[in-house]
Amino acid sequence: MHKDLVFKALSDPTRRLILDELCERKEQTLYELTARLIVRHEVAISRQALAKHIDVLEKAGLVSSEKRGKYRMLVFNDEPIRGVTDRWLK
Amino acid sequence: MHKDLVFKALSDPTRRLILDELCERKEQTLYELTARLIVRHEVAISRQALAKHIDVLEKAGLVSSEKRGKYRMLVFNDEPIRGVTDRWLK
DNA sequence: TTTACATGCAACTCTATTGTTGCGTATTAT
DNA sequence: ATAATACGCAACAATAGAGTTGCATGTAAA
Repeated sequence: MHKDLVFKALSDPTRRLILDELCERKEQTLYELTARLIVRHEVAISRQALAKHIDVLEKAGLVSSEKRGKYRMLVFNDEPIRGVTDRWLK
Repeated sequence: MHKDLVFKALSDPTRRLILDELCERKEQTLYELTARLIVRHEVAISRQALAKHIDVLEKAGLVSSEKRGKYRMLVFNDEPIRGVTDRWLK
């Protein structure tokens, strides 16, 4: 909702990679995502660090998560970034 | 050119205000801009701090500056933000 | 030539951000 | 029940970011 949080969320390259990955495969667990980022995108990062990034993305409304058993399912939502740059384009 | 720099540039609320202002009045001096931000947008900030923000925006390609006498003219350029979010939108 | 003005540069402080490690907890499999 | 799995939480370290102050420089007006 708050554009402030959206721009903040997009400012980190790792978070943008997370969005790329979640955009491609709509639904993933945190563990799955961590593995994919490491293997496919060569991101050397811990699960805890990723969890923090997810929190940032979630607060910005770009990712929503749902607990299913021991898994945390992550879902991408593009709504907050639709038209964020419109104010500077005519 | 580098999207990294563009996202970084957009992550700060003061810099977004600068873009708003420069988008409205295409060409301004640094001094003019500082005055406008303080008066119209109630931004309490020093000229030096603003100059740093301009540097960031310039490196991202969002602002170009030209020295005219003792003035530094600032010009807004929307090209770098055109379609930056397209990768996540279908 | 002074003087004022607009800007540039560098050092410093303060805070936020990113990442790590270590441990705890709930769920699932054996 | 026990062990493995997926995740949450908290403390800490390292770095980057934003802002300030002080001084230097080049240009324009007096």
